[in-house]
Amino acid sequence: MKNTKDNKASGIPVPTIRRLPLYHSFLLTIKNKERKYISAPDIANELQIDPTQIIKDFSYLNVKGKTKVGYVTSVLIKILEEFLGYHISRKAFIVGIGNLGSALIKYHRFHNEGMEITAGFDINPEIINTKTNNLKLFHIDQFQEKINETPVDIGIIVVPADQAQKIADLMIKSGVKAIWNFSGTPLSAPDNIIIENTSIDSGLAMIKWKLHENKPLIYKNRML
Amino acid sequence: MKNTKDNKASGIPVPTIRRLPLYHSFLLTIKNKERKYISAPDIANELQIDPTQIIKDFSYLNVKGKTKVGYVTSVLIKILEEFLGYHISRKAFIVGIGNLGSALIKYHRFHNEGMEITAGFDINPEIINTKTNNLKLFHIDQFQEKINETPVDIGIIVVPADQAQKIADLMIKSGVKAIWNFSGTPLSAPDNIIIENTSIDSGLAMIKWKLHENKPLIYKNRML
DNA sequence: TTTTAATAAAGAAATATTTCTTTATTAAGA
DNA sequence: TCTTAATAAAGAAATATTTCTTTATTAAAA
Repeated sequence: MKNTKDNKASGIPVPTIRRLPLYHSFLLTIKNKERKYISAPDIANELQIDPTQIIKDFSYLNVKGKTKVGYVTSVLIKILEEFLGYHISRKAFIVGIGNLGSALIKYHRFHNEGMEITAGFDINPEIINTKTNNLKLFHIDQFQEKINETPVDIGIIVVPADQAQKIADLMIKSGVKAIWNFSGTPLSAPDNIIIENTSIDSGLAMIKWKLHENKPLIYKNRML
Repeated sequence: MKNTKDNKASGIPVPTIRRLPLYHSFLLTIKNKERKYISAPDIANELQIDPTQIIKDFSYLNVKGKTKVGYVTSVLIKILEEFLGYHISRKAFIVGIGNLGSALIKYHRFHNEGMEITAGFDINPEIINTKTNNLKLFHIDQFQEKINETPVDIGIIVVPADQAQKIADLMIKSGVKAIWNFSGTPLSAPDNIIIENTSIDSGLAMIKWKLHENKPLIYKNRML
């Protein structure tokens, strides 16, 4: 009477999760074209991913397609948005208002994806108490005070590498649950703190390696 | 008499390549502290990666450590730089000089990592023929002309999603070998064109998923 | 109505990647 | 010199992920 599925390591693969926003983004363009259905082979063709992988990815979300037709675009979009939590808004503070920080502040997709940046911090006196894209900027010394006023779950670090750990410590002390680290240097944090590292350098490493080695990669798919 | 190693699928794992810049960055800080040796457990401790994975990663590069001591920091750095091609400079053109584009232009690590952005392109008349960080900016219509003057291997796309494919087509036609796509939308390209997609959205997807699910991830390690 | 072809589903197989285990090495201390 | 403990190396095992194969379904065409 045992349920074999419960025995499985059970969990959606991380690479699948990383592919989901790509599917979502693509499906929006399909929806705009007023296409009611979209098939895995069609998605595969555009995204250069194996079609059975797409079917498998969707199956993790318990979405069922219809034989010979494909998936209902609007249902697929809705389920992706629910899974990715786009309907649940999380607040975030961003530290480091340089070019990349400003780019993130202006990145319009975050709003639709359920993250709202509610304050920015820096040490540059020229920008403190000004606004970028309607976002108030404060001195980093006010971080604790501001988070007490309006708690946030996410701290975004966009400072130079040599200052990243210090900011991370401040964020952890202030009670953020997740840190999104763009500094390019690793951070130490307790196990209960979620850390997501986004580093541009690994992208360049891949490009240069592919340019140098003219061998095919182990994995055939392009994304991720 | 057969060499079993040659039979193997043979290839360095992609996740390993993506970890290498992280090791490199960390090792530079070790070098600055004038530590001649660094052990895998020490690196593991800082980077929150399994120590045997680090040893395995280095073994792909044929670096040998010394029992009870570790690796020679300077040798490790040198081998990483050679493998990653930091000593071979590749030229790149960047298209889309918004905030993110400007941030990339100013990203100082690219120089050390062997990529030099030699021209920028946009359609905004206000910035055309000006300079950002000493980089000349041209109208996108001059792309072909400029690449004929000074060929580049890499095209960096930082334009909005709905214009990305058009720019990719132009780049391919102009002879770039690799496209670094920051547009967040997938690109179609012939198989011989290297495509590297860097999308911020998958990072947010991971964070929101981890915030929502309070289960541990399948993989224990933090980076990547 | 029947046949055909396109598709998804399910699960098996193949492959890639990580993690564990054992062994060998060696620096440091007894 | 001998012993101990820390470490890397090598390869086995475990796990994760992708890809393949088979089967079932169904829309469209005959």
